[in-house]
Amino acid sequence: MQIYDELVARGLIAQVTNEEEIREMVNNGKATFYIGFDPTADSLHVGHFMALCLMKRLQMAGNKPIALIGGGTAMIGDPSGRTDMRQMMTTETIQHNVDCFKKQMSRFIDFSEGKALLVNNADWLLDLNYVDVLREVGAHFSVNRMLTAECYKQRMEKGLSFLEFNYMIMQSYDFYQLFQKYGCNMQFGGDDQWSNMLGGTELIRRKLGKDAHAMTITLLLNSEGKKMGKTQSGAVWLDPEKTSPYEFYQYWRNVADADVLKCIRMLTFLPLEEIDAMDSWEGSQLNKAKEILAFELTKLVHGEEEAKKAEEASKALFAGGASDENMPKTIVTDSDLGENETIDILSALVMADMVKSRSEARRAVEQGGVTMDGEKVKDIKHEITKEALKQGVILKKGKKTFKKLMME
RNA sequence: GGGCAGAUUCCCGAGUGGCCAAAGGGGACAGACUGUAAAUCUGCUGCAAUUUGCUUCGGUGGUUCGAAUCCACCUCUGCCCA
Repeated sequence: MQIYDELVARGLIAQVTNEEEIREMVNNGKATFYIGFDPTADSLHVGHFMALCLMKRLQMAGNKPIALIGGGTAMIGDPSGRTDMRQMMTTETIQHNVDCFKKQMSRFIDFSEGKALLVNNADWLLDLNYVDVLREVGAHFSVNRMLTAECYKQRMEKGLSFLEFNYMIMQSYDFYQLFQKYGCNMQFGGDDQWSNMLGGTELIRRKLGKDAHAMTITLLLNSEGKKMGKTQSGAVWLDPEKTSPYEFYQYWRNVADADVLKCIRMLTFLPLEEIDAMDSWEGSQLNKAKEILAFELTKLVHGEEEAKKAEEASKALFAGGASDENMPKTIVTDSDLGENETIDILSALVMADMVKSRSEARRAVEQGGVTMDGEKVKDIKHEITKEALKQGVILKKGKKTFKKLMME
């Protein structure tokens, strides 16, 4: 199966400008394509991961990827899919984020020998002259048309600043620049970027009379229609410092039944035949599929070793048996202990970062949600002794939050 | 520039002088049931303490025994007019 059809079969492609031409181009390794990344945080997250995988797939098929970091556009803020204005970021923060992105990307994409490029649109956007841009680029955009774009529509009700309104123009200009400089003939992006991307192909057509293409990636939504890769505490990050491999593994281990196959198909590199075979899985067998999903993804992002550790820790916690060596842990020191050389259960829960406040800890205990070494803690005044801590104590809150508490 | 409407706890959204830590819903968390799934039911959801205390309703100042609620000024947002 050729690359384009594989992408379709995996459900990765949402919209394309011209299917025939794109298939031809991509299958023959003739595409030089770019994907933009907005450096709005200091780590990439699951959403970016999809884009990176796609880049990798296309690169393996002989196409040339350009990773565009939006150091310039980040100073504007993309209003797409947002109901409120982004916070303005300082130049220093953006630069820091750009650096972090570079590091993470090189894990996935081969940038050696010009097989891929990494560029920053700050390089050409920041020096633009306002009047020149208006004359050269602005003249080709119709405000009436822009306003009908889906991404602006939602914002028309809540308010849209002129700054953000220009995001589409900047993004279009990026494509135009890349087209001229590097012969970039295709742009990829999330499906919410569609209108911004069309702006680029149109600008190229109007300015140069040439054709460029655009293709969007299906947004990874769960069965409830929400973007995946988000938890209550924010995004699922690729940086192990921000989301530990264990948490990362658990996130995927816990996806809903209805979403497993879709995730496996879209995110892993497992062969399609293997995935199709899983299609008929039901009930507890689906649980197996989740293990595969979690393992495969953790392996891709954090490496095989970390993936194995995460898997082992999970098995130890949920199924029992295996060693608890790789379980997330918190180290207690002497200064954390109270007068009696003990620590009370509420403080312990807070310290282990399992709850946000003592009130929450109290609630958890009172509702019977806290277990220590397998025994339910009933008393909110329960004290954990130093001796026990030296042995290591396993705290459990609810069904899925575990932490090993220990002293060295 | 003028007129109007508005800013409430994670989100939506009630509350228009004491009975307000603030209705209701969503989400989150915990319990039961389960497959580390979904659905359902129950509890819970500012902070700290075992009957209580403390800090909250865009900001600042004021009126009052007492303010999320009234007044003044300010900041921000939406709508209409120019």
